[in-house]
Formats: sequence, C-alpha cells, structure tokens
Amino acid sequence: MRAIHAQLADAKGTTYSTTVKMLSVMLGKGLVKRDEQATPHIYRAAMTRDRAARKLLSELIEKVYDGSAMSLVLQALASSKASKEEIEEARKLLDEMEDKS
Amino acid sequence: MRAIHAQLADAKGTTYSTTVKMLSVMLGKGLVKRDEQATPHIYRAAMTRDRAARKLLSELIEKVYDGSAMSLVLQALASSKASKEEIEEARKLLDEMEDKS
DNA sequence: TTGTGGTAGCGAAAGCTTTCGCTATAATCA
DNA sequence: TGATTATAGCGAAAGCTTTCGCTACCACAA
Repeated sequence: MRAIHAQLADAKGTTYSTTVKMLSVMLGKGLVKRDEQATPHIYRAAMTRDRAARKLLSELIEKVYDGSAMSLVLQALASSKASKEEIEEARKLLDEMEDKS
Repeated sequence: MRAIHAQLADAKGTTYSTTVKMLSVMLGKGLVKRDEQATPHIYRAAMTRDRAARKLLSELIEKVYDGSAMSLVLQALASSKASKEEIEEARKLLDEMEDKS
C-alpha cells in the first residue's frame, strides 16, 4: 500500500485516501487481487504485465487494423529503428510462420 | 449528420440529439471539423484513419512496450497468421532497415 | 490502559462523459 | 404563404471516475 501510494502521490499528488479508494474500486473490477491476511493488505495485479500487453495489442489489432496483425506489423516496422539482432529475430519468426502455412 | 446518426443509433440506439451533442463535443475537442456553410452541416474527421492508427500504435509502443517498436512487432508476429505475400513484404522491410543501419 | 501513528473504509463532493427533452431555426412542400 | 418536417443547439439529468474528509480500527510504546 505504502509503496503504491508513494508512486501515485508522486505522479499525481493525491492523498492516501485516494490510493485506498482507487485500489478498492480496482478490486471490485477484478483488476487487482489482495491478501487480507497480511497487514498492511498486500495488493497484486490480477494480470501479468505481459498478458495485459497482449490484450491491449490484440484489441488494437481488432479495432484499428481490422483484425490483421500483419498490417499492424508492417506499419510498426516502417517506423521503427531496430538492431541487427532484433531484425534477425524477426526473420526467424517469419520463417517459422512460412513453414507452418 | 444523418448518416452519422444512422450508424450511432444503429450501434447504440441513441437519439438524434445525442448524435448532435456528441459531434459538438468532439468539435470542441478538435476531433472533427465541420462545414457550416452547407445544410445539413458536414462533419469530417480531423485526422485521417491512417494517422489516427499510427498515433494509437505509437502510444501503445510508448506506454506498454517501453518505446521499443520491435518488441511489439515480435509479439504481434508470434500470434499472427499471415499470407506468403505479407511475409514477403515484411522481409523486404527488414532488409531495407538493415541496409540503413 | 491510554495515546499515537499507520491502515482501511464509507459516503459524498467534484469532474468528466453520455444521453435526452425541449426549443428554435431552416428547408420543403402543398 | 402556412404547415410540416429536418436540423441544430442549450441546458440539465444520469452515470461514470476520481478525489478527499472523516471515522474506525489496530498495533505498539509510554
């Protein structure tokens, strides 16, 4: 709690009450879980960062790129600077995809 | 207006008043532009679909993928089904990027 | 036991967005 | 022109999210 509040307060200058309420609302929505045994209560994200990222990504693909992941990829590639290693990794993925299809 | 309203009403079952208000709020926020000469007024998106898509994409990259377009690309590739043509196109982009770096 | 500091919660205020009723104005038609 | 229909706008209600004041509780020190 303290740690969470410290960050929120730092970013937005809000009070401790706000942090508590925010978390209880998020708990109600199932966005976080908490361990009530411990004092202070321990809050944890209900979803891993990775899963949340994937969810946002697939929503963007669905809503904005008409469900075509590839057109998002092309767009992103067109405006990205990547290292040789990353480019190589992407090639490998493309190869694997071609094999499967 | 009519056309816009038809879609909104269809999707959400809202009234004409709601459509008008929605557009005027969006106008205030600069999301749409309008031609007041014509009757009925003609509303146009202030941003092309393409530009809006790029904006959302770069926001996602910034907020969720720590500014690394490539890590988003890898993620998206890993969960996408693409045609040979698309894969080929992606390879070309990768080649170009490698040349430039 | 009583006071003090950290923790939790409730209820409501403040601030958005969304929705609509009602009114006014413009256009169309008989 | 007068009546009828389409168009635009205003102001407020309804419904969220965000924020906080105040209260209650709990643990520990004096």
